[in-house]
Amino acid sequence: MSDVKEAVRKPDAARTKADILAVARDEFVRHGLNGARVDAIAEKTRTTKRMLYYYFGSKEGLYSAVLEEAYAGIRTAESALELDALDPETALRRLAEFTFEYHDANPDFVRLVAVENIHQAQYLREMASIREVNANVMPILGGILDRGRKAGVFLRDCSALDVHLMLNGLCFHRVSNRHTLGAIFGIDMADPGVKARHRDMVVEAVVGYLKVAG
Amino acid sequence: MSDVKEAVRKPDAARTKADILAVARDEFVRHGLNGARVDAIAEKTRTTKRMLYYYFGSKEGLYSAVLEEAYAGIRTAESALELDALDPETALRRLAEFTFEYHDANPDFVRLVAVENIHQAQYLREMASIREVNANVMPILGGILDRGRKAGVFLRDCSALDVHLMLNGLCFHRVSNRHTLGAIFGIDMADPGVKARHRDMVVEAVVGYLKVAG
DNA sequence: GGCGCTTCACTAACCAGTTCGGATAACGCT
DNA sequence: AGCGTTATCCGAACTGGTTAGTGAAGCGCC
Repeated sequence: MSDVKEAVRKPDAARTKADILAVARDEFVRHGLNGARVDAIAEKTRTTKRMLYYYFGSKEGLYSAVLEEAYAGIRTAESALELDALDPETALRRLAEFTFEYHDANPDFVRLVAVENIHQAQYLREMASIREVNANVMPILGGILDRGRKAGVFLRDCSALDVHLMLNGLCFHRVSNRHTLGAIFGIDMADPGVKARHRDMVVEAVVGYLKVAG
Repeated sequence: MSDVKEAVRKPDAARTKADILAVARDEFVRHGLNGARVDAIAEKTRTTKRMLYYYFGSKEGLYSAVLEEAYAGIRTAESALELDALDPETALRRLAEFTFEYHDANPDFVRLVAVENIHQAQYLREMASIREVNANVMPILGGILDRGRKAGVFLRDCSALDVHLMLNGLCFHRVSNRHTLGAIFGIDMADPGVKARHRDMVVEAVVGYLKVAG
């Protein structure tokens, strides 16, 4: 657990852990929790299966670590946004654009969340650190909405959580469901034109929704 | 394959099949494709594992049958809507409400689609019948949009497919991700108040998006 | 010497799919 | 109509490959 000490002693430990995590993420993303094979993960690592158990205890422990890291990634990126200095509408646009781009650029994260939902979020619930994801974004969005309402820009009466859900729903779905949507409608979400169109649609839908009264 | 003949011979065959499908759907929904246990399915059925293989060939064959049935369900419900007689805005509202309610009332369907996406839609792609889902909804929505634009009600220039994606994204996400969202934000999507609020939000967002120029 | 780290061979459980056995109803033939 | 044949339907025990997880010994740095 003491990363600093281990890093001083030997960088191998931290690097081995990171290596295992990266490979494991790929495997869990590809096959889900049950479909993922511990042996397959171990093979692609520069170490052995025993090490995997040494560091993470079990397949589920490894999965939890991967999930935690994935959530930490989006939390970190969101925190770096600094939207308070912007006027409310621009801030909301930025947040919407960021959310869209993050989901589009990180299908692995989307996949892991989808996998976790298959398992009724039972591993996420055990992770205390996850509440911080909440503690970070919601007040930021809440602040933007408050400022917008006071300035008369946002006329819609709507909670920050609901706006967050709307935005995430739009951004998440086109990534999480891109395979079935591709199979049924023949649409390719990776196409730059499609992506740009959707980005615009998502931003306009969210901003437009808030700007009118309800 | 000759259902009629079998039904005449013995109604048990059709009933056994339906029984297996229902139990299998539950198991696949709960545990995903890889997590589902054929023995567990067989146990909950009034027949045995052998029959399961007799009728569906393999675990994957059974899964495909379950998936096909699930898609057939929403296709049938959509077809019964008869939106052509309504004015464009009302028709769109009805479609949005229906989509919301269907997803909310059928989390099993949502779950199966999520599972199928974990598997990159590889089973869906094999199913020829699935294209009909497309052939049904898209022209209906396209017609509504055309009529609305001609009537000057819808000022937004946007493809029927994109509107469909927007609507489905909003409806799908709150069901597919309800567990992680519940764990992180403590929100309960099943709560009637929350549901009504979201229903209204989804309808207003979609209709509102189309009514303004872009 | 002790502690963190690494290796490899091992196992106990699990699980998709099968084998074989038997029943019943429809069908073809004389 | 009667009789054998065949296709369809059902049940229980079995199997062979797979897979998560482990035991125990060795290495190298403080």
